[in-house]
Amino acid sequence: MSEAKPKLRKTRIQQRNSETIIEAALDVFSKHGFRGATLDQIANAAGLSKPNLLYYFSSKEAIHAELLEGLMDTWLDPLRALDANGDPKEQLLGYMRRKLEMSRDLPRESRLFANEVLQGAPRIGAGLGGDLKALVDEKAAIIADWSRSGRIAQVDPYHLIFSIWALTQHYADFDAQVRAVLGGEDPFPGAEAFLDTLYTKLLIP
Amino acid sequence: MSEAKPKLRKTRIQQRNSETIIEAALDVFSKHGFRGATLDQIANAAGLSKPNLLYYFSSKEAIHAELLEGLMDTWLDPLRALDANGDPKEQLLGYMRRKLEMSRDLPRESRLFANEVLQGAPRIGAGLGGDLKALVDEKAAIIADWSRSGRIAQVDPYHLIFSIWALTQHYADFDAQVRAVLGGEDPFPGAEAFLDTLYTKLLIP
DNA sequence: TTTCCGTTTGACCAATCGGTCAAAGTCACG
DNA sequence: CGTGACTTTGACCGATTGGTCAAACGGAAA
Repeated sequence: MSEAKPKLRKTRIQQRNSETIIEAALDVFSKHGFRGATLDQIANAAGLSKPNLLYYFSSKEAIHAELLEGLMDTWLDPLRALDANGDPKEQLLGYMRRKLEMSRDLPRESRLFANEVLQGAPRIGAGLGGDLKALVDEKAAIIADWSRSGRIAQVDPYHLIFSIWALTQHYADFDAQVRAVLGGEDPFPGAEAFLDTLYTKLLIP
Repeated sequence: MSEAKPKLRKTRIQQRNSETIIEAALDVFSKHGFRGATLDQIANAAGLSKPNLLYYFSSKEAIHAELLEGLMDTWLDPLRALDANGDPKEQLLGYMRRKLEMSRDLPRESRLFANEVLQGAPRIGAGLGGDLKALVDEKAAIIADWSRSGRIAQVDPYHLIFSIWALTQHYADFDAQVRAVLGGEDPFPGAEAFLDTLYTKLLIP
């Protein structure tokens, strides 16, 4: 559970092709889910033959696993950046804004995680109960302190964090619905303004 | 696009088995997505043989289509109930609470829609741009009136509706993550309290 | 030029998938 | 009962899937 795999990519070709495959796999997995994606689709998107794919990754699951693992850090970075010593409202609004930017700039990554969690997180269940929970517990404690000292309003820190996840990722995961309702208009400017007022009002002590 | 199919279920056996199949399909589709679900799984869950399934529904897609169609109404009912003549804050908080109850009581239905929209709504795209958009437009106009007349704060009505969807459905769709973080504790009591204060504060003029 | 290691591929395989079909079973009703 | 319509199923099919393998290819160093 802790042993760091070497995973050394010896040659330059290996480095390049592995990256190409991961990039292609992100495209295909996020669009069709794990079960809906096929090795042929990924190979095709990567410009490689199927046996060549399997020269670099031992199986479909292996590609998916490395993809998720590599993304987990990127995904949690905004929360990690929440600073106990910063201004509470500024920190929380900043976190929300960074998450919203990620939904705009990395929608494939958001949908990949959404797919995985929707199905009950069968392939990253451990990661949720472990690293993620630990990080959320840590940051929730900070928020609880801010609440207790009266620097922000009384709020349940866990549900506050859930709300930021839900409200920001919604614009990536449910993009099809949002755009259908808005008639194709870019949702993000409006979303940022709305979320800004929402959290500003919520956090006023 | 308008013609109402009769879809008459003649005998009692047909009535019963069709319902059993739809119920089983809801279970399987919501758990694995369309592509991830197999006819054998659905047949097995329904206690029928695979050819027997296909005696009642012409194809896997047909089951999925009827399931979605039959659920669409249930899904939109809470929004339909939003009453222009009611008290604005009460109406909106009531809508939020009904949606949260649906996430608690009908999580499979929520995940079924989430799966579909996540993949770009390939099978109900028309329904989103049509009926859904029309309904949202209508209710958004009501909310905009409430804002304009100063009965609630100035808010973008579309993003307000999106936020209710996102915040409530999150507890069904991302259940695995929520429970992993909370350590198995029931999220719904805390969620309702949090959302109550959130929207109360947001809507104060 | 040879040699060797890393790379690429066409051909192939077993398993699984959605779906068909003819035959057998079952039910309601005259 | 008998009979005709409704229901159920085992056997099967073609297509797709994840994955294998031996053979061929490629480039850099000796």
